[in-house]
Amino acid sequence: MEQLDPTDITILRILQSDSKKTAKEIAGILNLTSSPVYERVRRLEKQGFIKKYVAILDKKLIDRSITTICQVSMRYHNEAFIEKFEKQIQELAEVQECYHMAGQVDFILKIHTKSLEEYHDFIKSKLSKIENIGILNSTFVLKEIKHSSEFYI
Amino acid sequence: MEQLDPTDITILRILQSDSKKTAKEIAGILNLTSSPVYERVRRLEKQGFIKKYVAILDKKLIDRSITTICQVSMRYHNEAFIEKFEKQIQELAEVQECYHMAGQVDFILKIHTKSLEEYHDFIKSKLSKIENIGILNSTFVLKEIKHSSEFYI
DNA sequence: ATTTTTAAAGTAAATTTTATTGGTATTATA
DNA sequence: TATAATACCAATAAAATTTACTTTAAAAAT
Repeated sequence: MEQLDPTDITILRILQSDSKKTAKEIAGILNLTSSPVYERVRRLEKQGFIKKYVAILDKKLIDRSITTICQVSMRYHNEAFIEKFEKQIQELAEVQECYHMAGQVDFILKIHTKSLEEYHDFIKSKLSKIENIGILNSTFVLKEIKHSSEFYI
Repeated sequence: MEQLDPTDITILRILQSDSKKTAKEIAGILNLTSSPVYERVRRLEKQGFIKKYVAILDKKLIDRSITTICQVSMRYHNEAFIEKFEKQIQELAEVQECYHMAGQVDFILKIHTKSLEEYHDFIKSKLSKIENIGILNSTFVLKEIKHSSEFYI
C-alpha cells in the first residue's frame, strides 16, 4: 500500500470536510502553489484514496425526517438466503446503510422516511416481504448527536 | 418550505451521487443550457437543500478497516448527564455517527478504527471514561451490504 | 382576445479554476 | 561525483464558473 505523507493527509482532511475548496485555496493553507496540490489530488483519486465526491442534502428540507435503525435476524443462516437478502436490501431506496454484523443480530439497517406512517408501509410492504426474516426490531432516532462522513486520519 | 420541481429533484439526485458533474453535463441530461442549471444549484445551496460537498475516502486504504456499532445506555437519565455525554461524544474523533434513540438503548454509535486493538483502547481509555454509562454493547461489522449518503428523493 | 407581468431559459463575455507542460532545486542512489 | 528520481514552481491553454443582459413562454389582468 502506498504511503501518505503529511501533505497528502492535510489535503484529504480538507476535502473530506469541503470538496469545493480549490487547489489554490488548499495550496494557501499548505504554503505551496496550486500545481503540486492539483497533482496530489489527482494522484489520490487515481490511487483510490478518494472514492467519490458527493453533495450532502438536508434531510429535513427534503422531507426525510424520520431516521430508523432496524435490526434484523434471519430465521435460517444458509448462504443462499443471506445472499438473496443482501441483494434485495440493495434494491430498497429507503435503506441508506446495511451491515452484516457479528453477534446476536444479523443485520443493522439505517432507513430514512418522510414519516412514521411511511416507515410502517415500508416494513409492511417491502422489508417483511423478504423471505426468511426471523426477528425485526426498529428503533427511532430522537436526535442526531453527531453525523459525518469523515474519517479521522 | 420552498417546493422543488422535477428539474430541482433531478439536479439533487445527480449531485448526491457525483458532485463533480459540471453544470454543462447536468444541462445535457436535462436538455437545458448550463446557466439555468448553475442558477438552480446556487439556489439549492442558498436555500439549504445542499448542505455541503465532501470527498468520500476509502476506509481500507486509509487504514480504518474496523467498523463497530456500539450501543450505550445511561445509568441515570438527567438532562445534565445526557447533555454532557453528547458533548463529550462530539469530541471523539473515532465516532463518526451518534444518535439518541427511542427504546431500550439510549445511544447508537458508529465507530471507525484501524484494528480491534485500537477499538479496545478507544473503549478503555475514552468511551468508558465518560461518566454515567450503564450498559455498553459493541458489535462489529462483518460486511458492508450497502453504504451511501444519498437520500431517496 | 390582447396586454402586462413574471419566471425561467438562453446568449455571451469576464473571471476563475482546472489541467498541462517545461524547467529547477533537492534528495537519494549508483 | 554523476545520475536519477521526486517534488515543487511558473507559465499557459483549455474548460468551467460566474455575471449581466436578452429572449421566450406561461400566467394574470385588462
